[in-house]
Amino acid sequence: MDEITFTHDLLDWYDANGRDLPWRQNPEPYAVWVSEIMAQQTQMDRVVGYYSRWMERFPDISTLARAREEDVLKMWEGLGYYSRARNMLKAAETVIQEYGGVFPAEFKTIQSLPGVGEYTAGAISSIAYGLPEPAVDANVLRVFSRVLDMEEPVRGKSGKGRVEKVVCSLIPPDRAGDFNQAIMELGALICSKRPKCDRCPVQGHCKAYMANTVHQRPVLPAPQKTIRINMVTGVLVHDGKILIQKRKPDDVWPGLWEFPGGSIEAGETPQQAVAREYMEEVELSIMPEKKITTVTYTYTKYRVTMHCYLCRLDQAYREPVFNEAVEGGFVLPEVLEEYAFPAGHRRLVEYMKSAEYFDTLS
DNA sequence: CAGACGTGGCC
DNA sequence: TGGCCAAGTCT
Repeated sequence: MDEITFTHDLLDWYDANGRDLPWRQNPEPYAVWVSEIMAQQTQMDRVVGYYSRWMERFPDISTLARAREEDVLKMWEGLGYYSRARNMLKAAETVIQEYGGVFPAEFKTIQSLPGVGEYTAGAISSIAYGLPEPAVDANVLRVFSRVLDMEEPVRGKSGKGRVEKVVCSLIPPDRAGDFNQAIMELGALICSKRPKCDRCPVQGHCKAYMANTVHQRPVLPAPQKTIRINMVTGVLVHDGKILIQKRKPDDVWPGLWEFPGGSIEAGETPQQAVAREYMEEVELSIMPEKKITTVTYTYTKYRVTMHCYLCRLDQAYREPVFNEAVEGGFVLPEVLEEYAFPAGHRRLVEYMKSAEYFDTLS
């Protein structure tokens, strides 16, 4: 591979074919940081809408630093990996308190911010500050596993180290950010899972292409198996209001809101499970009155089938005791919009709205 | 270091 | 449909 030609061919292609993403017009540190955190484990096409809404709500880092976690999570609702949002809030507070409100410009300092790892620090350093740092993400690993025709697992320490070294040797000092973005753009648009080698600007530099091994690269570890689980949730209606609770820290979906519920245990019917969960979680005796719908969703390695029931109190009214939540209460259906729910529960809310469940509560 | 952490889209 | 995958980080 001729380094100079490779970089030149790649940048020419990027200049002509790079997507017009909103933060590329003015890559200032805050905008780049926001976009890079949102892009972690997320496809760019999904990021754009969230990015625009975020920048409208939190236009600069001091506005973000002053925000409530509740509002930050609401802006993140549906994107997943919510620790990213909570870490951004922490990082914003750090920048205000420790760095006088100025986003740090040094690789090590950038990486020390919560939620910013090696990749993201490299991306911000190069894109916002023009520093010649590598930014090696899954795209970059895939591209170079093919360019170098790597037989070793590219995610392993040695494989990743090899790619980093090559990237460092290729970065043009005057266009470090563009180079890093160009490799990722190539990985996203051309050198993807189903590669489009006929349109590749660096085809002539690609060892796997020449060896006809493109489809065997990258060499990846065996994937995790998905685990199927059955769960229940209950929408408890009392006096025209609905019970919701806020999930605890150090659990899945920390800080997000939900309807009480849980796993169906062996030998249990879904209805029994709802009643048991209500007793355990909020110490209320309830009656599952009507099956609303079944929502299926996946999170990490789980595929969840969630049976959803409309419930009534089976006892005189009394205050719920939140054993499995930091707080909770009965709210009017129209304000459910204001709370951040995990995707499965959000879909249940949307279903109930569309089926006009909320029009007849009493 | 392996496992946890979300979600929607694709084939 | 079910498994794979996407601009990773943290513990």
